[in-house]
Amino acid sequence: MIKLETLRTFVTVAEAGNIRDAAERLCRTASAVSMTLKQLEHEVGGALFETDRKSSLTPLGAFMLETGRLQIQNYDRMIDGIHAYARNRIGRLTLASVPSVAANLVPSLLPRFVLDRPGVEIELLDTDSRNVLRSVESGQADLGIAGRPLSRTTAAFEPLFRDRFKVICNAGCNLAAAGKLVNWADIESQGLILNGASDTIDAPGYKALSEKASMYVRNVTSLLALAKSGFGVTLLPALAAVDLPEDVVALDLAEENMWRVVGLLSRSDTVPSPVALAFRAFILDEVPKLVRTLGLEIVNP
Amino acid sequence: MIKLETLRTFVTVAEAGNIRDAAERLCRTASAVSMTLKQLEHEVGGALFETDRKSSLTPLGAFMLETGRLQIQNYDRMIDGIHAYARNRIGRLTLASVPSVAANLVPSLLPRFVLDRPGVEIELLDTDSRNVLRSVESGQADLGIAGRPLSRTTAAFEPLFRDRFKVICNAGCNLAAAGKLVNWADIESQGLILNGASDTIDAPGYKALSEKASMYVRNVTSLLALAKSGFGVTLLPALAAVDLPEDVVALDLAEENMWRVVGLLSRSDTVPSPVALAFRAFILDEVPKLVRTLGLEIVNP
DNA sequence: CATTCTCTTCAAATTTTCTGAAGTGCGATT
DNA sequence: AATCGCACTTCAGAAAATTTGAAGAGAATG
Repeated sequence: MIKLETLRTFVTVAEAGNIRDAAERLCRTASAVSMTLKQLEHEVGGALFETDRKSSLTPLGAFMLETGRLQIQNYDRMIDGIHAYARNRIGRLTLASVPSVAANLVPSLLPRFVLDRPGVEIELLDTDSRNVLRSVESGQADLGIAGRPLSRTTAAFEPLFRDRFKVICNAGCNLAAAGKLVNWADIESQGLILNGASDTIDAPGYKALSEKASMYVRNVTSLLALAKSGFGVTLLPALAAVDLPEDVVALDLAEENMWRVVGLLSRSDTVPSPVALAFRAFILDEVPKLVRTLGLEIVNP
Repeated sequence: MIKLETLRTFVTVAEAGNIRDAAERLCRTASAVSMTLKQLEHEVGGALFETDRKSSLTPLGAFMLETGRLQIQNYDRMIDGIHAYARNRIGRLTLASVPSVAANLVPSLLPRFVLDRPGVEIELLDTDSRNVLRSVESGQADLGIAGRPLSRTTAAFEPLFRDRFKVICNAGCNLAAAGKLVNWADIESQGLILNGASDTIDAPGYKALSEKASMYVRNVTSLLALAKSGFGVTLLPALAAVDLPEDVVALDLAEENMWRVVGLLSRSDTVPSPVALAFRAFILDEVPKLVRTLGLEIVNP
């Protein structure tokens, strides 16, 4: 069997035009190169050079140089590719994230990650926590950023930060005018609109309230429009309430410990791709820093 | 440096799904395969299989399988190509031949040579001896079939057979009517037309005659038409005179030893391509046989 | 014609790869 | 929960392969 390294030796000699220079390039002695060549000629069953001065090729040698050079280029490219992939310099990453994080944190993180990884492609899916979890479990997404799953799951959850829930309501409503902390009774009086983010709340007072709610709105824009119209109030994490439209305000809750814990979701039963692994490390490192710099009511768990 | 054989081992294991079967296919022990894999993982810097049961791949492993398999296929195809070339199963051969041989001998030889060499392409150039020699010397043709060169040349000449010269003339001319052997004076009386084949004649009587000739016709068809018209007579080897048009006859010469020695021309300063080498051997073997079976005045030299 | 250069050859040394035996550990069996 | 079987790993020694350095042969150069 003709080895690739043998071929590489031959190509180097053919290109150098003599054994001495080729040997130097290959970091071998001339005798090693000579023997390799001899064996190669024996294996193919024909001379590769016209004379034992390796300056001119036989037709067989020319044919071998042509095809062999191509093959070696090809091979080296492939090995580079494998290394690049292994060192997460190339590859594809699908990240599922809840909209608040996708809109407010991810944009300032991604560019830095992609900057020195020109070969990495990233797809960003933004949906609510439930779908983020589903995407990660099914393997559709490599990683997810979402609230802590309520049910048992095969996915691993690594907390990143916690985000206090706010009451979102029309600027002209009673609660806003009163200027005090909002309690469950206040909310009940206004009517509660459920949303994707409030799914993860398991405070008993809220649970009771949510049973009576008749409205579930997934899209944040629609949700805010509804609140603005005075149809009711809703609970959103502070991070999801940074860009409120005019006449919509975020009020503080009387209830303590109304947090959404946001974290990284990943499959625990599968070895992640190198890019996913690198991105996970990146996120775990950068998000707390970023969260600290933002002036929001965001506190590390 | 990752070796191709290492990659081959990995691909075999990935395809077999376990080391034991892969080891068998590779004619190695399981331990050898295990060690190779371990080293490969060390070299790429990541796990290739999910667990140490080699049934499921990591993303890196899957990537490597995909690209590696392709690479190996490619490599094996190339090696096959080199062997095929070396064993003259593929390649290109340009053969230059004088028209008489190209028309009367080559057609019955080529098919047999090409039959079990589906990858071989052959180009046939037919011109006069002088041009055949020039083609071979310049490397335009790999081999030539022509009369023995008169001048010193870098090409090697290997005689194949000899072919007696005949006098070609109008069926109604004096010489044909006389029914006797033709001598130089007879030819002089009719007028001599020179041609590509008669170039190689160096008999003194003919030399003197050719000095006086005013006509040189390269194309055989034109030559015969000219002879038919009664313009003059010409000398052609018997093999070139097998399909004479009506009213043109071939007469015997009085002069003995009027032979054209036809042989194989090849460059002596260059290593021939494997196909050329094979074709040379084929020709040297087959032409004498073929010549013997033909009832013409063709005698081995 | 001597000199210089390159390539080849050879045996010894080194490196790499392989083997067989003895574990290790996971998953199935009971 | 303990045991068993199977697949893989580890290890040291053996075998194979490659490499080296020295010596020598054959061409080119001046």
